[in-house]
Amino acid sequence: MASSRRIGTERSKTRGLLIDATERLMLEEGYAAVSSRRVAAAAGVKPALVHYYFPTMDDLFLAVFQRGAERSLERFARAASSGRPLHAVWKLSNELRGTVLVMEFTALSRHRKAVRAAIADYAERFRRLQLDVLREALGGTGADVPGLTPEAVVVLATGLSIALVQERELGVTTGHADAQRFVEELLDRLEPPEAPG
Amino acid sequence: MASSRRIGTERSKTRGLLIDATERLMLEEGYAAVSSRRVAAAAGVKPALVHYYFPTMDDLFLAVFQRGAERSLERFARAASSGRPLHAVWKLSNELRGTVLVMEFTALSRHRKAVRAAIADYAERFRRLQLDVLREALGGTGADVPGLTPEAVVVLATGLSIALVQERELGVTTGHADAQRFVEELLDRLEPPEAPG
DNA sequence: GTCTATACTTCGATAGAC
DNA sequence: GTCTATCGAAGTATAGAC
Repeated sequence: MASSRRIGTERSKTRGLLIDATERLMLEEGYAAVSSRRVAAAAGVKPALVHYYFPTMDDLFLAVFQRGAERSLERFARAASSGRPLHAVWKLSNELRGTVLVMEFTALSRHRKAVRAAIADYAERFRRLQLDVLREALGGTGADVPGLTPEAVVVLATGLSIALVQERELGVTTGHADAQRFVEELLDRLEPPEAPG
Repeated sequence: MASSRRIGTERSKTRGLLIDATERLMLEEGYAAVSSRRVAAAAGVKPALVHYYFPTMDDLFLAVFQRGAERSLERFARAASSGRPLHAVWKLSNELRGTVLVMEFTALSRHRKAVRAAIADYAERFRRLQLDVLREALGGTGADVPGLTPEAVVVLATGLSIALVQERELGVTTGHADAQRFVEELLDRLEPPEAPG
């Protein structure tokens, strides 16, 4: 999908600024607020320069997604190799920025098919990594709740983090405290505070 | 904010067609595909007519949301008063259309603040209704899983239905079967097949 | 690499004929 | 109630000077 020509060194400063500006716009006003004009203004350059680095808007969106996905995978890897991987990973998935960005790209993928393949691929890879971490942490013992397989847990946890962030953004928080407490108690049982390193 | 003037009888046929067309566009291509021109074309009328019924695009989006919210509340009420309310409500929340529409409006609310208040209000009301049904169905006995309060359950269920629908749309379904089975087994314990009417 | 200038499209919205 | 016609703003994208 993305145009074939790629301009500007991968490590161009301006290129990074444009990606920053686009990401910021998406976070603050949603993907529909992203236009070459607005991105340029936010980055302090002229609109034509946006098209110099990113021939089409799809290229720009994909670059933002790509960078975000890489960073997200790095942070996930760090969390997964920490002392209490489940706690660390859950904490990660409750961060505002990442979750909101994924929401935006998911919504955007309905409007721009070029984005669709990228996010689907990323979601599948991420899901696999989550499963690996969970299975490793459970070590064959499994959860203490009947039917709560690792597969069920990751989907439930993914959905919960989406709901918590999404509703918090709207100002709706009824039930959030209980849901959060439930997860944390479950995590504490699966991964006790004094767990061996 | 919605413009003050309101034209076209509440029960105008054309008005309904425009709302239909807008909803269809949102479902199939996302909210960004909605413009007065595209809506008009989809409804078989001229663009100016869209602005006759809905002076601003905010008015149009709000009308679509309002109608959807009303229908959703009606269907929820029917499900809640059925023989097995929990099963019926869960089935409802897994329907594609409604969930996708809520997703679209949630994303849209980041870009159009006029939509924000409407969806926040609806979400809060809906959450309360869900809690009422769940508390009634549990009848003080509570779930058999420690920490799984009604409040926790509704948030978990809301998030799960979002994740299931969203990922299914992307073609990502790893873990879905387990998650679905977990919920259904839980529902069957809370609300056995031969439950009294 | 960054700009000016510009072509062309689509958008929201309104005026006014019918 | 529906249309034609139109305005001005904003969108994507490109050509070409510097």
